[in-house]
Formats: sequence, C-alpha cells, structure tokens
Amino acid sequence: MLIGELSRLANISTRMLRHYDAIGLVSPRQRAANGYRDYTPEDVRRLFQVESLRTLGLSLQAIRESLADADVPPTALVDELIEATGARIAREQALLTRLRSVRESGVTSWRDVLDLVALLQELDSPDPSRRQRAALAEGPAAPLLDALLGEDDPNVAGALRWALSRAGDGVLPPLVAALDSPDAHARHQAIAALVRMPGAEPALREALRHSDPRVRERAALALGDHDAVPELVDMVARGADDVSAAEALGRLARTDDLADELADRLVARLDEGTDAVRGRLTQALAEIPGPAARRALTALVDDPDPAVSATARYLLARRDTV
Amino acid sequence: MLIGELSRLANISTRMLRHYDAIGLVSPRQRAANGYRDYTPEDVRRLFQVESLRTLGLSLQAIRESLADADVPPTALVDELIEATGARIAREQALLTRLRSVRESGVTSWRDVLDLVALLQELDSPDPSRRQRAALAEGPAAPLLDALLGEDDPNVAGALRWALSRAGDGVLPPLVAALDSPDAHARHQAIAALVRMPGAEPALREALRHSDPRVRERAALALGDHDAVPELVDMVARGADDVSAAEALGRLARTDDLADELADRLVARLDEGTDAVRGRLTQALAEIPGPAARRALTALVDDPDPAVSATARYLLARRDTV
DNA sequence: AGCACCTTAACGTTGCGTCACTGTCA
DNA sequence: ATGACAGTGACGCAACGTTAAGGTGC
Repeated sequence: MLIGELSRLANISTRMLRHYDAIGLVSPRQRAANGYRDYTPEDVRRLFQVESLRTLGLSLQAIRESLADADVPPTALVDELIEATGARIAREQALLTRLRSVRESGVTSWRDVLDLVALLQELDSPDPSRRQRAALAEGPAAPLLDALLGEDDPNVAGALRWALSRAGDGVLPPLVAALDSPDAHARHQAIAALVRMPGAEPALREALRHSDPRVRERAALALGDHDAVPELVDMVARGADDVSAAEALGRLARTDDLADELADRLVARLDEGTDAVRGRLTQALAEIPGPAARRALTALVDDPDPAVSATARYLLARRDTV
Repeated sequence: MLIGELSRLANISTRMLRHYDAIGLVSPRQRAANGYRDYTPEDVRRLFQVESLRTLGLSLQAIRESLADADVPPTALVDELIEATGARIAREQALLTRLRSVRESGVTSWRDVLDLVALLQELDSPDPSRRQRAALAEGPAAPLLDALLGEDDPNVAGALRWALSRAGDGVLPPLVAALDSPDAHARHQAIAALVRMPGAEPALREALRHSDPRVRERAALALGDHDAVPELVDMVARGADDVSAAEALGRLARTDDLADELADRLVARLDEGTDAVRGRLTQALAEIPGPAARRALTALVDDPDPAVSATARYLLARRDTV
C-alpha cells in the first residue's frame, strides 16, 4: 500500500507518516523498486496501534518505547499521564474562571483588564492579609464570589462575604448555583454568604430541600420560620448544631404561637433511637413553652436513660421556679 | 536595573527577559556603557503588565498587539480565549476518563491496553451500530458506564444498561455517584440504569430525596413501595408521568392494603391548584379501591370544573359496573 | 586571579504544516 | 505532455532551557 492510500485510510497526513518513518515509529518493511514506501498489512496494524496509544496522550517517543519492549508495564506511565492531565485540567479551570471574571466584569479597555487582573492576582495571593485587602478594595463581584468559594481563611471569607453582601442582588443567581457545586467547601461558603445576602429568602427556602445537610442546616437557622421547622427538628435529632436549632424552635414557638405543634413534632422523634437523641430532644423541649412541652418533659422523667431522666427533672424544676 | 536583578524580582528567567527584548515585547530603554541591559522603572512596569496578561493565557504576540494599540477592545480576544480554553478542558476531560478506564481495568500489558483502547474507540464511535456492538462485546464495566452517561441513542443506551446490569455490583457505587453529575443527561441515564441493577434498592431509596425530580420519579416508579408514596403522589399532582405513578399507587393500594391512606393523600392535594391538577388526581383516585376513594370521587362530581366533574361521574359509573 | 555577572549566538524540544525541487507513472 | 502521485530536505511555529564562547567589574 502506498503512502497516499494509507493516509486516506488512516486519516493521517503523509507528512506524519513520513515522520513516523523517520523516527522509526512506523517504518514500511519494503520499498518498491521506484523507492516508494510500500506499507504491508503488518505495517498498517502497527500504525493503528500507534494511533490507539496516541489517543491516550502518549508522546511518540513513549509509544515507540512501549511497543518496543512489551515487558515495561503500562501502569506507571498511565498513572503519570493521569496526574499530568489532572494538573493541566486544574490549571485550565483556573484560567477559565479568570477569563470569565474578565468577561463578566465588562471591561472595555486593556487598561481596565490590567487593573482587574492585578486584583485577581491579589485575591489569589498566598498571603491572607493581601487577600483580605483585595476583598475590601472595590471591584466587580464575580471574582469575589470565585475567591470566596475557594477561601480557607475564615477572616478573609468574612471580608469576602461582607463585600458580596453589598454588591447588589446580581450575585444571588451565581451564589445559588454554587450551592450545587461538586466541591463541598464551595457549597458551604456559598450558603454562609447566602444567609447574609439581602433578598435571599426565596433561595434559602429552596435550600431547605438541598441534598447537602450543612446547606439545609444553615438555611433553616437563617430562616427560622415555619418552613424551617422540619429541618430544625431533624437537626436536634441528628445533633447537628442542635443547640442553635433548639433556640430557633424556641423563638418560633414564642413569636408564632406554635408551641404545641413544635412540642408534638419533637415528641414524635423520641422513639427514634439512642439515648443521645432523646437527650437532645429533651433539651430542645426545654426551649418550648406551653402545656404540651411540659407534659412531654414530665413523661421523660421516667425515661430509661438516667441522664435523660435527670435532665428532664432539672428542666421541669427550673420551669416551675421561673 | 540589570537583567539578573530584574529576573529575581519578577521571577522570570534571564533567558525570557532577553527573549522579550528580542521580540520587542519588553525592551530596556537604555544600555549601560558596557552594553548591559539597563531596565528603567518604566520597563519594569511594562514587564509586570506583560506578566499580568500572560496569566490570562494570551500569547506573547497577542500581548504585544494588545499593549501596542489600546483601541482594540479586549472582549473579542477574551471570548476567543474562553472558547479555546473550554474546548481544551473538554478534550482533557475526555482524555482523563479514558486514562482512568485504562487504570481501573487493571491491565498489565500494552497488548491489553491496545485491546481496551480499541474498545473505547468503538464506544466513542459516531456510528450507533458500532457503539451497540461494542457495548455487547465483553469487557470491563467502567468504560461502559462512562459511555452510558453520554449516550444519546436509546437503543445503544439500552444495550449499555443490559451490559452493566450483568457486570456485578461493583458498578453500583459509580452509578450512584453519577446521580450527582452536573450533567442532567448523565443523571437520567444513571437512574435509568440503576433501576435495572440488582441490589440497587437502598440506592433507589436514597434517590427518592434527590434534588433532580426526574431522578426521584424513576426511583419512585421502580420502588413502588410505601417509601415511594409521597413522590408518586407528587408526580400525579405535577403531571410528571402521572399515569404510571397512579398505576403504581393502585398496585400498592391493592397489595399492601393501603387504599384508604393513599386516597387520603391524594385528596389532601386536591385544594392545591389548577383544574388540571384536580383532573389528574381524579384519574389517580380511580386506581384506588375502597370506600375513601369512592367518597372522594363522589365529592368530585360537584367539582366546579366540568371536565373534572364528568370524569368523576364516569369513573364512579365504571366502578359500579365492575 | 577569581568570581559573579553580563553579552550574543545557536541548537534542541514537540508535532506537525508548508515549502521547494525532483522523480515516477498512466 | 500533463497531472496525480511519490521522494528528500529544510524552514517555521511557541516558549522556552541549555550550552558555548567571550567581555566586564570588583
């Protein structure tokens, strides 16, 4: 088979086929009398093997070595390629968020681009105090959000939240979108910022049904209204920020006149599990005024767990003195 | 400032500084008497501008042009860069999943790698019939899953699901993980495969609380048991596969003796919304035996919407004849 | 005299595209 | 003779690293 035919067959330029020959990667076994390269079926198979390995991102040199001695195992090289590819992707992702920041900032001159990039660099600085300063400088909101999602330092994150909260409600949609980030840390930073944003109430109500419990918890604590009740009760049972959840339920019971409903909901979880769960529910019942909670506490005095029983007794006594 | 000092200051190799000079990107304004490059503060600023733009992925040539005439707006170039970067990321992602397939298949020789890559190429083929054939050939499960998540052709997807379902329960964890994919199509392929997998019941029960309604729906229909009831009722109300959901509720009512509870749940949604919602709930009530559903249908005969009323009348009449 | 610094110039890298110039065959 | 092939050889690309051979200044 001549080089042109093979080129069309394999969709490789003749230039590359000659190159493969030159570097000894795929050399036709024979030459015709006129000096033309004559590829045998064997050579064609070899070429397709080479192309297969190229789809894995191997260099031509690595392919030659791999096909040369079959006893070098592919695992090490594959692991290396995976790592390198992952690193490249990470770099490209960072680049992409930068570029998007620039586009969304809507700058029109290269001067502005330079200023913005300088800001972005400060926000990416390894020095927290520089990041903090950059957060508090004025600028477009998009990079602030990106920076927040990856921020580890609590002080800097606080500054970024503050800056975002005064950036207007244009940041609400991307902030809500960040709740579904695959990165847990980003989700938690997003909800922490969202609870401080004006106008976020509908989004928080949505977030009550989020699959990430930490997101639900922050939303429930921030809302603190009737919609949040199921999650707040669940938090008490789970022991996730249960003290705050119990306080929120207590406030709700007093302000919205929901004491008996809330007490019933807490009581409904009592038969659920361990002593620890009943202990937390008992503490939460203490925050609820009204007869239903009192009855529940009275019943808990007979709880099999001595700690629960003692707590209930103490809380009842305190109730009577107040 | 001499070149070495600037190199340390800006963390750029002297080689690159000379290169910038050679291509006219950053040329020191002066030379010292001995011919040494002497960078002025102005030159240093220029250098930092260049480095800023490099962080956006601009080529040296593009930087030179951008800094040369300030009247070419950055938007077009930035958009171009965004697109190119996105394309590169997509390519790298595809490469990465390929590499991971190879690693997870645990092949030990380049021969096996070649066979596997050939299979992967078939699974990526633009020709559906080739993909179908590749799906039915035997091979490791991981690439089948990756192929399924991106598959558009329903026949090929069916073949892939069949192949996956006989691949053992090692595919369950990645399949469950795919339910949280940011790509909606991937999530739906994942749940469609999951409902056919042996041993997937716990995962399906989890999926009932998924944020994607289509995932919840498939899981609820596949489970068809008491846990699925809230979602099934919701599906009837929403009009999402409501006929199947109603049938599932009907089966459940007959087999698990839940007729009156299910009827009550459907009735509870009646005051919710539009005529269409009440119409679907009416149809669903027809699937439920027992007195509660009958009472509800009787009441619906007086529904303000004539279509709902007529349907209820018809269904009641049919009930009496059977 | 030694050492740190500077200069220009050139070659190698990777995976090709694109010339130029020449030869072969139906 | 024409036109479609084939051959070799070489340059260019982008962003550098490296090396060689030599000059400058303390």
